Amino acid sequence: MKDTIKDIPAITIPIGPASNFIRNIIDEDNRINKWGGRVETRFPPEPNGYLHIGHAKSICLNFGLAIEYQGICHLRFDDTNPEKEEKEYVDSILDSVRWLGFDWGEHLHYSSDYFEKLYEFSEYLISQGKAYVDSMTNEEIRKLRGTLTTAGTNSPYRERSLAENLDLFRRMRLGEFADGVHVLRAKINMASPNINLRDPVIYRIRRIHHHRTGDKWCIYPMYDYTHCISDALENITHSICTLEFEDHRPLYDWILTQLKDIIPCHPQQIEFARLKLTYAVMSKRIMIELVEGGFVEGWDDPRMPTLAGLRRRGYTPASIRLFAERIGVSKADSWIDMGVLENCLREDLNIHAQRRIVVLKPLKLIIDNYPDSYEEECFVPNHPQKPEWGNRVVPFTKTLYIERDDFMEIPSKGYFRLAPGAEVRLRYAYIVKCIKVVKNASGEIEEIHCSYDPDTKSGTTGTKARKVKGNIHWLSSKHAFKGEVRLFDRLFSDSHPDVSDRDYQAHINTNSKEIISAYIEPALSEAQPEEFFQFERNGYFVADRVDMKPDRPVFNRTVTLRDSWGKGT
RNA sequence: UGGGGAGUCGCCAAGCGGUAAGGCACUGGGUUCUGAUCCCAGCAUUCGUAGGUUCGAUCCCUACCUCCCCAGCCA
Repeated sequence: MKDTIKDIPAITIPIGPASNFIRNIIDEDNRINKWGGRVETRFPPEPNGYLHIGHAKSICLNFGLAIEYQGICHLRFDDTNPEKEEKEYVDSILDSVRWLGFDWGEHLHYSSDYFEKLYEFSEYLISQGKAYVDSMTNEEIRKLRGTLTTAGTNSPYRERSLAENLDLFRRMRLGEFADGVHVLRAKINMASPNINLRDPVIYRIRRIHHHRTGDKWCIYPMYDYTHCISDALENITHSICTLEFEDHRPLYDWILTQLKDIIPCHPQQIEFARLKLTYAVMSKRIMIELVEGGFVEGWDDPRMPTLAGLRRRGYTPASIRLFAERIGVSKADSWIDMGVLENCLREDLNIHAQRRIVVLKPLKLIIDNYPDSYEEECFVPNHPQKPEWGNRVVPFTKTLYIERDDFMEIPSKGYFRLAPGAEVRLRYAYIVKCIKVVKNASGEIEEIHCSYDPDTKSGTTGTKARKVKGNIHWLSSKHAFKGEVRLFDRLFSDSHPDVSDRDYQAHINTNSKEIISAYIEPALSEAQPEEFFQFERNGYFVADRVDMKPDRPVFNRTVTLRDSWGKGT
């Protein structure tokens, strides 16, 4: 029942997926035969960091649409800024996309694959009088750009001759100029109310080693120039990106319009609202600070919203895909409650996780009227709704461990677990009654004593004769193994740790990780890394994919069970 | 004060002139040897506000309000 990377179930598109504005656009395009029925999307990460749950929304959208419309989705690394990009990141991104369950087939691309063409197209633009070499400094360019409310001013270099522009640009490529001395700019309109159209820089000189092209280039194209051309070269039909690129769309279209005689394809850019999740941060800057500041133990810390972190936490690819489908796609800025993600997880895990018994915070329970050295077998189903998954045997003896939370000396109203004089069923075994509480010198409860009713064993005819409401889990003290369990909780205690001027560090949940030594069923020590279980009445847990070892079992709490009484978090 | 977007139930989100889908959450009931799961039922006379057009408006028009994004040789 494991859901490892080698055992990824086929991606299924829910029957009658909710309509959204992007599906509507595609349906309309298909209706008017705009692309001949073709749907080709792409997921274009910059390899400068780890993927997070926000990227997952985009991945599921782009790959999901391709699957739904029997199209193709490319994975393209937007690697035009060697200053920040590294191969380590491309590897982790490849791994995460694959883990999520998507297959780019032959369609793995890099913007850097197009550097030569991109260069040729710029010479073409120059020859058409649509681009020029500017020799102002960074600061001068910024000053002449104007402001949000005032127009920009033309650069004194804007009217250079074609020949001079071409010569300068070729020499830029040859490395004749120092970094920053010249840039290539598109010649559009310095007075445009859209700042992106005020002669945007499309090439800069940067002597930096590129993770794929090495030192072949000392000039690198900018995003706006590169992205639309890469899309067009790959015959993308629908170029889906986030809202902040909305006012870059006129530039996207301008560039492809200038190039229409040499690149016939002109994809449609469509923008959607990026994911914002409560109790989480999606900012790369903050994630770096969390890692480097030691607030978490790395990019794959189970509390991180990175896909690597979610994976280690125990999130399944299917749960993340379900989440992406459930939250929908629109252009409205919105916050998704963390609870939605957690419930998608529970939904998937409830169906797929085998049940096991683990006592997290033990309290000794002794059955006074049970024979001293007697042992008997209890048959425990691996899944309550799936008898076909079979049962396993759990030994029962006189001395057990139960959950400390399952006993209250002075029960609060509505509490129906164990208390002095109260009766409760030891799940899959007998009904017991608490007859004595033993405390140590400092008044802490050390053990409790019960009597059991021999006629009530689960599975026997006598079991039906009596009903008790309380039902608690247990483990034989003689047979239980010890295991490390890491109880994770949300990283932030505030629902919006990262809004505008807030100090996210003030909202870090200092109790987001608790490491305990728990009693586990013996078989659990043989769990495989990434194998997940429901620990009955406690939650879903996964064997840590890094630290789990047969002689040192380590489990991460993925998420608690829903609890309408208030035991969980 | 320029430009680009968005405002439909607690949270998402359909709807595209014909009288408010769905999901999640929540509430009530049932099942249950997990206070889990599952099942069943309930849950916007109302669509940011104010006008207007129309037999009829969440959908069209006008004005206003609120929120988000944009002045990297980042993506």
